[in-house]
Amino acid sequence: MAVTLADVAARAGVSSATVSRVLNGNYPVAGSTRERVQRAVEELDYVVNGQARALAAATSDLVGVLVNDVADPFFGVIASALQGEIGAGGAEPGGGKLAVVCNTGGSPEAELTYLTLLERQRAAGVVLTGGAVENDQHTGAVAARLARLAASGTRIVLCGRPPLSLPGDAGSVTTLAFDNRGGARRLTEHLLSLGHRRIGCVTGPVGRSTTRHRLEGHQAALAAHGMGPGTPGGIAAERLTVHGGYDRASGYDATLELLRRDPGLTAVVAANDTVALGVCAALRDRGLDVPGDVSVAGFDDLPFSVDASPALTTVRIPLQEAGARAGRVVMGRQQPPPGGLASIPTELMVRASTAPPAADRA
Amino acid sequence: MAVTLADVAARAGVSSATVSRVLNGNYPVAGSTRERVQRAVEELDYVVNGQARALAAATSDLVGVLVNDVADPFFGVIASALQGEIGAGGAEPGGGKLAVVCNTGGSPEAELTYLTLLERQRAAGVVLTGGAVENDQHTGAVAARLARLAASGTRIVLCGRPPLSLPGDAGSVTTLAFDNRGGARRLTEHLLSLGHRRIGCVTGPVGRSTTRHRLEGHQAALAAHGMGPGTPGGIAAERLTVHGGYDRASGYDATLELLRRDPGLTAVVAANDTVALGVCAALRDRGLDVPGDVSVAGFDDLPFSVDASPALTTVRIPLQEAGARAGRVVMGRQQPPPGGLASIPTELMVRASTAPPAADRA
DNA sequence: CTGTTAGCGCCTTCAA
DNA sequence: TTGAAGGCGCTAACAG
Repeated sequence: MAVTLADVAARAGVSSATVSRVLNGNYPVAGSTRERVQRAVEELDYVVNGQARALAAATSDLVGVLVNDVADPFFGVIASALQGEIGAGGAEPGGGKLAVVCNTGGSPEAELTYLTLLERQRAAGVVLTGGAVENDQHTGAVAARLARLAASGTRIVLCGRPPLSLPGDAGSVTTLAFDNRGGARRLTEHLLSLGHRRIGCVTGPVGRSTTRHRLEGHQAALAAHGMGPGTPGGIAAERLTVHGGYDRASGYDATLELLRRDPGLTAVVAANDTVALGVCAALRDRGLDVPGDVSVAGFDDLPFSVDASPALTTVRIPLQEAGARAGRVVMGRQQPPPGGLASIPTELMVRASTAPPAADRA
Repeated sequence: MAVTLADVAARAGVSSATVSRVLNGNYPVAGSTRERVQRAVEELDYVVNGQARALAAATSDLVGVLVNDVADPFFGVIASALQGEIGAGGAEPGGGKLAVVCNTGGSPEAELTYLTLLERQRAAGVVLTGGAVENDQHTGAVAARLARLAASGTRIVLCGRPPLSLPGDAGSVTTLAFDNRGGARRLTEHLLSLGHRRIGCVTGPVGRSTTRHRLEGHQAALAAHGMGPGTPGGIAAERLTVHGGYDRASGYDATLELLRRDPGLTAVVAANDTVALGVCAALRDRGLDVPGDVSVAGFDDLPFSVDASPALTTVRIPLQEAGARAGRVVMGRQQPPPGGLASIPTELMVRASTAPPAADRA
């Protein structure tokens, strides 16, 4: 079997308590004793049993990170930055915490299942990333679970999620919300100011907070230009909105559908950059030039977007910074924002994929 | 404090042993008793303490995944697929295992540190992904740690790593190696067969197995065309090789350097697709057309590569399949390949970024 | 400064 | 089929 504290203690001729104290360095120990213990540790290649330690000390070395899918750069970047902050890199005493990455695929059930699993592990913290499913029952279930976690000392951070009010006013939850609405609005305003009026919108999955916020921003910009709901232009705008997933194929398919509804549209805003690539591909396959015939804009400013050609106009979300901050907060190494809520600003990045509309094609 | 087994037992009017048996379902329990216990569990919202269970049963719910960086799609895709296999999605009894994702950043020290941390947690399995640092001392240190882990029952899988012989013939290690050499060779052969002779090579960091294998494949193709080391063409080829990181900036900078060394080169093979995007950007900034003036090829076939424009010629590695397989093997749900070693084939994907060379420019 | 003594919460023989 | 009891490996008072 594995070497235990007792083995080390025996070899060093001290009690196991002393070994524990040397290992944790949280209690005075004589220099000579310390050395003897350290030698014994090395000779025996001793490695503490984290589970036993966790049980005895009621601590945990784990931080859970819920993401839709780590393969999606949006979440990959957040997870990476977060892991960098909590991990062994930082000079954390004891080597930092381990990141448990959980792919929920956007499924409410998976989300709850993973929260239970993390509760089992008595995780030191949990970070929920990305938009939330907007369903009262599910929201309530998540809130209840988070409240229990928070009550038991687990730090909770919502990163890119709307704030959540926990029942029973349990321990605090920190929310780092992205300004999706503002970003989407500025993006559509950019297109409007270029002269576009027939703007297709390939938005995200229905029933999700991110989708709603970005769509609201888009519609707010339209409304400000007299193209709000109820107006003739507004009706057109609604006809030019298609929901889809966050993958390339969605963008491709949605674009074909949009072109069917209005062959003369001059711009498309996509749910995110990945979708925007699909939009561009579909337009190209239809013989349309970007941005000559149709302007295209994405969202998120994922790493590859600047290298697309044409380089993608998009809305930058500082994912890396947000992930790092979430990591620091969940480690208790940085003060939560006042009120537990911070709005992360987004920034319009105008690049080559948007331009003034050409003369009408249809 | 949290609800414990004893609380549930008291409420159900049974012993804690019985509750344990109901929970684990690995021992006969009378139907009525079982029901009473389950009711108590629900009423009390009981959640087992994973650490206590792990300590008592000498098991673990964790699987470690070492990656360079999850934000890099190469690793993100592997990690995602792996997590999907081991996670709560599968109908694993007990809800599957949790994936602990560790960003090593390619640092040998970080690698060892994380292996120690995972040993502390008595991880059920460890998957090491991506190339290895080729340094005898470090290789030995890793092998020693893995041997100890394997000896204590931890399943080890190397995914995209060269095989490793463990000292003391400890428990088996499964290796899923990518055929980087063959892929690189076929890629360069493709360029040669198009007529290219002045081929720049932006390869990966020095001292890493992946870099070496891809470079060997490249050089083997050249040698087969009489451009091996020692020949005049061979000398040119060596001058046209630049090492860099796996990021876009490396590709950009390396390309400027290559153009300085040979303004007339007609093709560039990049260390991977991300680097290839940087190469394309540099060429464009120099006023060169891809593939009109210079052909460019990547490696890995990352998700965005097909959407680059021009679409990237590259070598496909089935990362998702490999990650999923690694997950199944590390869970003991799939037989390891015979001999513990499988070579994952790679596939040349010819797309639009490569074409025959134009007439000489310089 | 160091040893002794209790548990942490659960699983698992051994008896009944 | 169930209960009682011991121990997994470590930490944290409490003495000394």
